Amino acid sequence: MARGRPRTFDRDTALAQATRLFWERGYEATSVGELTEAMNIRPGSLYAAFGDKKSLFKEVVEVYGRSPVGAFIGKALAEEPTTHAAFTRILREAAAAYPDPSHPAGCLIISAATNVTPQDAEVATYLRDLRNTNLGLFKTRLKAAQQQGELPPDADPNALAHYFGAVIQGMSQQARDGATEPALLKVAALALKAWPPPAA
Amino acid sequence: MARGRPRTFDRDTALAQATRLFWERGYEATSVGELTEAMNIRPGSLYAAFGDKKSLFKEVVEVYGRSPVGAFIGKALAEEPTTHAAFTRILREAAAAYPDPSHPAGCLIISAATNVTPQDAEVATYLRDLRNTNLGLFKTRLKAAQQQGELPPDADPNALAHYFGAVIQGMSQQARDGATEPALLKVAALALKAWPPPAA
DNA sequence: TCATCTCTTGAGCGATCACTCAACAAAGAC
DNA sequence: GTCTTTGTTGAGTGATCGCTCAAGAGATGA
Repeated sequence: MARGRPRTFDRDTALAQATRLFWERGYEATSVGELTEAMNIRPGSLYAAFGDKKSLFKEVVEVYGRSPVGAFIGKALAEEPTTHAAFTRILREAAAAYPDPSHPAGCLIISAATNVTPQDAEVATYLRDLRNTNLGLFKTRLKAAQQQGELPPDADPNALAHYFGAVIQGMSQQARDGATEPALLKVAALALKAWPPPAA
Repeated sequence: MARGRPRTFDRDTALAQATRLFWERGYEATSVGELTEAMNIRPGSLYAAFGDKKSLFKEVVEVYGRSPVGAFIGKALAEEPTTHAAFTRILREAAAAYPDPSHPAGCLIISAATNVTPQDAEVATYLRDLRNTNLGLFKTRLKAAQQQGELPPDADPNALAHYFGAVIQGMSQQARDGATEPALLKVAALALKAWPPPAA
């Protein structure tokens, strides 16, 4: 049974507001004062419900990772039968999701902790590890594709993983710089031309 | 003739120290206190010599733009006879310059003002405009290449400009995430496979 | 010598930062 | 009703932020 005074705000709604702010401005450029205002709660409630600013941010990242724009890469890798289809879908969905005006532009994990003071280096490392984990997923999938014959023997799975990772990160930044979905779709189409042709 | 008490520190050396800090951490994550310590001057001297923090940063960006890692793109576009050679050189030099351990990783213009509070939005806009100006240079050069027959009629100069811009920005971020020159050279080689083949 | 000009220095300005806490409020347990 | 538990509130903590300024120092010009 729920003891004590019940919470007067919706935790998920408040988290969504925090996500929006962190996504737009990044970790350090978002102050606790702005957070409490956007979440419509007082500092004490924020710290009681979420711990400190770092804990709130990490929870935001977890929620973001389960949202459509945060989960489309893992979803495509899991659902597409061929690796080529997976990367085609990933690039096209990135082109649609990153400039979507219904939320801040680009990817939170890519852009929310680029500029941090030494005392918040942990937050930057946290997101960097997530990005490098993603590169690892790419590499694993591409290696498997090579073993199964979808990629020719002279292809370089590690290089392809870095390449697609770079293109995706570049698309995120271009979306934040104002690039539109049609422009990013053309980037995606060009990027796919680097896919290794089947062995002759 | 120089009137008044002469400056006791070397302005260019101090600027170089400021550049290093801004490059490493970004605009807002670098405090004036850290700047004065790194430049080995007191706040009054900084403000007398450089104006305020924003003016110092803009001067840092100008100096950076004349340094090797800040100028290699314009240099390649100006010096290479063919557009293909220019972009080949740009990507290879980016792969060498961005992870170079003799300075902070990546490109200052790409990564120094990703996360800013609204009161420093002007700084973010300043760098964004520089990035979009660069995209414009790419587009102009690629359009000229098409008119001169180096690119086939069905090529899309605007799309190619966005594509190479995205790859370069992605390479900068990957360098900041720890990617090495060999890895980035492979990214560069893959990226060039998107270059339009001559009309059959 | 002395006035003038510029730079340096160190103290310190108001504002904002992340965060805390005592007092109070609203629920269930008994 | 009373106790216990948890959440809310608003004032306020010390630290740091970008920045300023009066006082002193080092140079030139007259």
